[in-house]
Amino acid sequence: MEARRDVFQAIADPTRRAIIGMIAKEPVNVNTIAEQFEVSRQAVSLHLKILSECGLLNIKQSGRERLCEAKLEKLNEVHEWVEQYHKLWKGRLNALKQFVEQEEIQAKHMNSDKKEY
Amino acid sequence: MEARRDVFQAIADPTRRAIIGMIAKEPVNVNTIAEQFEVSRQAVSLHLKILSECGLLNIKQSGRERLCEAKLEKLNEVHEWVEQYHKLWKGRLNALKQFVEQEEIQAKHMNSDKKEY
DNA sequence: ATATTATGCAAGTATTTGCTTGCAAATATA
DNA sequence: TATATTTGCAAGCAAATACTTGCATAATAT
Repeated sequence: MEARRDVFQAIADPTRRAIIGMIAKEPVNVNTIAEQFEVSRQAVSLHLKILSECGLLNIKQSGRERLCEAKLEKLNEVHEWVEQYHKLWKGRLNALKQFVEQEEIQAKHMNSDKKEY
Repeated sequence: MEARRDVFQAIADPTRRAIIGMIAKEPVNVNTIAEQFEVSRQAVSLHLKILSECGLLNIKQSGRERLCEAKLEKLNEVHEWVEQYHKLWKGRLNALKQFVEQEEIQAKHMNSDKKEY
């Protein structure tokens, strides 16, 4: 059970995204995280391991507990990848918007200037 | 070969991300896409099917060819998910930056006012 | 010291992935 | 019409995933 291990792969799983959501604000220990999910503690533990292996999670030992802390900066890779396309599609939407507005203006002129039919 | 089919899952695969990159600017037909990759046409075809099933891709039949067009807006789901954490980590970085600057100012005062060392 | 708590590690399994090869169907071209 | 081109569909397979249960270990609490 080990192979490609990157951020994109890591966040593909809904449980792992939920885990990130849980620990984004402040570190939480393993059992507390596990209790929130239907699946077994072992399953959650594996998810934590995966998150940790790809750098999205930092585990700090504190006595017999382990605090899991999110390293959100690691999401930057995803952020940048999506952002390039976000710019593209936003740009297209804006172009479309302007086109529609232009049409509206022209339509008004058609009405007021020429008073057709 | 069918189960969870969402955008996060779709972009988890590097080949599929590359395909999106290829067709982001303009539609491309299946074979042209397949030629760009080491894997077989069938493998690429399957990736296209997955991208299409989760709405990231639109296929337009044109004679015997099929043009694959990216529907980048579908990435919005990912964009929004990442963006919430992006704000969080950027906020923290800024807070840290301000803290450091504050320290620098105080250090200067220490130097000029008290001449300690 | 003993029981309890918080976790990890290992073995085993069902499902999903990612690929490949071979064959069929539809459209275009000579 | 015969042939080439562009794809899809299906069967088969190895590797990866996501889980589970059971057992081991280390730190606390009693």
